[in-house]
Amino acid sequence: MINRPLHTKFGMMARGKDEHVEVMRHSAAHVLAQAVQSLFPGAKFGIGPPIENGFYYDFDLLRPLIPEDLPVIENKMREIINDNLPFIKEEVDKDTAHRIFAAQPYKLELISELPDSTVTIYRTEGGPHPPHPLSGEGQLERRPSPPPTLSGEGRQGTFTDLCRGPHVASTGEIKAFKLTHIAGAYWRGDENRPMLQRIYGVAFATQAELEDYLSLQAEATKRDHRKLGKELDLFSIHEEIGPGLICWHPKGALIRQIIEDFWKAEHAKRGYDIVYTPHIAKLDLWKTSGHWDFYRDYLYPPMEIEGQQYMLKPMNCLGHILIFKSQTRSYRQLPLRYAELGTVYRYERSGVLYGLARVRGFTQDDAHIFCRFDQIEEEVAGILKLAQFMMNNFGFKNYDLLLSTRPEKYAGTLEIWEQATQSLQHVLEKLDLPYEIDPGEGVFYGPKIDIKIKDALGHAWQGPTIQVDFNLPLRFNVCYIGEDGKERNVTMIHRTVLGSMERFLACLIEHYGGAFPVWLSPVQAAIIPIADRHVSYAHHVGNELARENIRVRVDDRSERMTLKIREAQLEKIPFMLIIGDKEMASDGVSIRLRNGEDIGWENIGQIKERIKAAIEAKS
RNA sequence: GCCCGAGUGGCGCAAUGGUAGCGCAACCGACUUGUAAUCGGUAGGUUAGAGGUUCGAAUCCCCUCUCGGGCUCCA
Repeated sequence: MINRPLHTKFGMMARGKDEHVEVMRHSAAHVLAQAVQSLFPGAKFGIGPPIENGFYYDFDLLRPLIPEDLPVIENKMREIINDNLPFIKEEVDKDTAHRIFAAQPYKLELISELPDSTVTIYRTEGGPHPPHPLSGEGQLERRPSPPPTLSGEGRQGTFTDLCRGPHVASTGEIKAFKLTHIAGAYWRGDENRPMLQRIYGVAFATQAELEDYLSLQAEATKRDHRKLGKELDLFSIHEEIGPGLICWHPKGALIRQIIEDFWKAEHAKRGYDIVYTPHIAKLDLWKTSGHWDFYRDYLYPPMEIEGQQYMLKPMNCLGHILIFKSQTRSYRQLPLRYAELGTVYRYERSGVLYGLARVRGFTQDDAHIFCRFDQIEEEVAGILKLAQFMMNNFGFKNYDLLLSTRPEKYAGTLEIWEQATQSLQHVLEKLDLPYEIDPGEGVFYGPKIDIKIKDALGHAWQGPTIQVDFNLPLRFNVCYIGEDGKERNVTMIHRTVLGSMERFLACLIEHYGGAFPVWLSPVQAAIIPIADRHVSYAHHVGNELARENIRVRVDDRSERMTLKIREAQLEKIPFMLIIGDKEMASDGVSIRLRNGEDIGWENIGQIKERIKAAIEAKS
């Protein structure tokens, strides 16, 4: 019952420690709201906090925002910034606040919920113009695009916002910012409440930092696995098949297969047994497990076969449990570790699907460990080491560990939760792994450790997860015979060390920007004869390399060498071996790397060794 | 699921109510080439699907599907 890995698309960058920047971002949100007030009279205001790299503000407007609005709002913000309006803090009692924000239902709601008898408000006051507090009523007509506003001195009105602060001294301190996008967002994050329009912006202390950030975003766009998946011909998703369902093309399938082979071999070395279990099972099984009651919304509806209800499996654990239960087990056999690259299907709401990273059918690199309670620590330690081994081999240097503790709704006794949580904590400390505690985020059946992988651009992806389970062994009466001859419930550990093949590939594609290390590259060497007379020697070299299990492609088309190089380059093939008269005469090749580097001539033995060494190094 | 936006040959794009075009790819032919695109030709689209408005719809309206940006969710 592995926790569906969480997807965080633009995850944590190094958390900005600079508090001043945080304050400035918050003030930028305030200025954004002031700009919107002046351009959209009658706007209702939600909240506008600073966030990673920037800020946002939520508005309730009479018409939907369009992308063309952003530059206009941005210009207005620049005016306000140029006017260098001071931020004035005031403390008022709640009655006064209610009066000030009489036309602002969202603000009123916030005020009512504040515990203190007084609240703080911030004003930016500008120029000789009459104030427009938020209480002003106004009309907002629908128009294709707001009229451009020209900057002028002292034109701003007063903007007052409910806010704890702090703010910068005056709007002029807001330096480098840019509005980035518009989105819908539920008021207070509650899907039953109105949807507001959110404007996002980024802001930094200097223009240079802003530009760095924007170029990093541009780089991220280039590395987007959905884009690279198409460009590199790795996978596709078809309207005709259905959303969230993946077709792996030969090259993507090859990468996946290499990873799976590696995975299987490493598991075998560590005492795991590989198993296979069916993709459908009788509905009663899922009723016994509790899935039918707890997660019905995520399951595909049952199908009827010969009067029996069957269901597509949303996880692999039940098959593994039945394999375990197929014999009476002794404590001497424990731990038993069943591993399966198990494909599961879960209904995900349409709006949440995302490339390979959030799909409806996916293959977990799953395993279930059946052990005694006192074996948890050792097993978890083994899993953590395996997970680290995997991360290292795939080039991930940074990851965060999260220990999730008991949620409000839980199965099992407090005592057993306490012990299990302590075991996990103890292992993390013994292995000297830094971790954070995620209070109450455990699964109902037990505590867990999640690993969030950071790719080359710092985006965090939910990867491996380790979950202790006290629930299923009870529901299915999964037991072993102890030393004393008595039956005891096993402890189950659900775990993945990659997450799912789909999401892991998404993460890998973005991590490497599509330039996979040699061991994973679908084509490791492109052999490029210059003219047709070099083709037969090129095939000879190709055969030599293929004999060493190097994945090679001889580009024997009657095309120009530069075209072949260009195409190999776009395919991100690590080695390009150029063959002309010189190479043919000297029984060698000239080597070009995908970074453009020209290695020059090598003989066939040397190039074999070079490529084999790169494969071996997994680099 | 919700808000907003988008869907045009395999891919990337153009055409804002009046004959659906361009580049790449594909196919055919010529060129035989030294480190990121040789030249010429041919073929390919009932404009996501269904309905409506109109003399006339890629274009305007309605519904459905899919995708994108977010929100919510993610055992």
